[in-house]
Amino acid sequence: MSEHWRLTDKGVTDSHGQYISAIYRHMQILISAELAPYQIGSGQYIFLMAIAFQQPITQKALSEKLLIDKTTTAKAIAKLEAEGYVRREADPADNRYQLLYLTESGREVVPKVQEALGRVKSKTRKGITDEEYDLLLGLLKIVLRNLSKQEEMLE
Amino acid sequence: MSEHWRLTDKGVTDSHGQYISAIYRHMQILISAELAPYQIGSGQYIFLMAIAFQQPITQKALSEKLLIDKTTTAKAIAKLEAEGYVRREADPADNRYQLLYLTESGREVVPKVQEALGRVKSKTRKGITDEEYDLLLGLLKIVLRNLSKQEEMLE
DNA sequence: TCAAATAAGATGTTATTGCAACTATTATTT
DNA sequence: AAATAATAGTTGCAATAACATCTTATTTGA
Repeated sequence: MSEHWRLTDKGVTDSHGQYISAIYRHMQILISAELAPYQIGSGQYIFLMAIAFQQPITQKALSEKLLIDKTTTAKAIAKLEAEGYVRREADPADNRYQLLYLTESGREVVPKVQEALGRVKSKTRKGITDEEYDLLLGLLKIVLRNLSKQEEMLE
Repeated sequence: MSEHWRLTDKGVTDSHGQYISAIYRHMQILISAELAPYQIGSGQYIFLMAIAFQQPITQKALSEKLLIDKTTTAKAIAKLEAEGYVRREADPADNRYQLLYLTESGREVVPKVQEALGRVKSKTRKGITDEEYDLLLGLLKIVLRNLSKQEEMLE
């Protein structure tokens, strides 16, 4: 009874947070290794893929879509631009916006990045059925929504 | 057909990686805010809790248990020691090992950290039943195991 | 119309994290 | 027993990411 601070295993390890962070860190390492040949880091590929999906797009829109801070977005885009994968163009209608496009080089690298991400995805979801995977995504989506809501409440 | 690089929404957004990283980043923010009063950052609390669970423990054991690089562990422990929550003691049987103990201050803060983590956990798993949560943990566990195996293969 | 407010981005700083390379200590091999 | 291996931990460096603050451009309101 005097050991009120002693913890059960449940309390320490069995919460999604621990798994999420371990998975995140390990995936970062895997993805970095996969994309190293293209000089694309784990902090940039999401932006490259999002631009490939919707072109042109602004940094603001990217930040909101990916739920990433706008300063992080700015720096990631700067790297992608420095590598020659992305091109910036001021929006003629509103000069505050930078419209982002893939360059020729960017269009060439996107399928390779997509394949690399596919490899990582299939490695990591081995042993999980399609039904289970859908379920996993659904639950992760709920967790993420809870977190985003939390953020709105703070504003 | 010339647009072989154009992506479907599935390909870009519907993979666990995106959710994992977004959840990870947002949880880091939430936890940092919750633990700010105790001068404990999002990079330290896991170690504090793991030491509370098993005392004494070495940095090596912490790194393996938490799947975190030993240099990260070293730095986190250094911070916890600087804040006065953790005490280091060379293992008399093998001076390479540092045995880690909670200090009095550490024992006092652990329940508060636990409560804070509990708050974060219940906020983020809102709308998820116990059965679904168990399922989520199970699936995350599989993903993490796949990633750890990947690591072993590289050795 | 012109000042104030708002919006998009950029920059500087800080925290978390991992790799490479290093020190110190213990174990192994010859 | 001395030389070599292996192990635990530390340090320096670089990448990711967020917050605070600043700049520039647009919109709003008086």
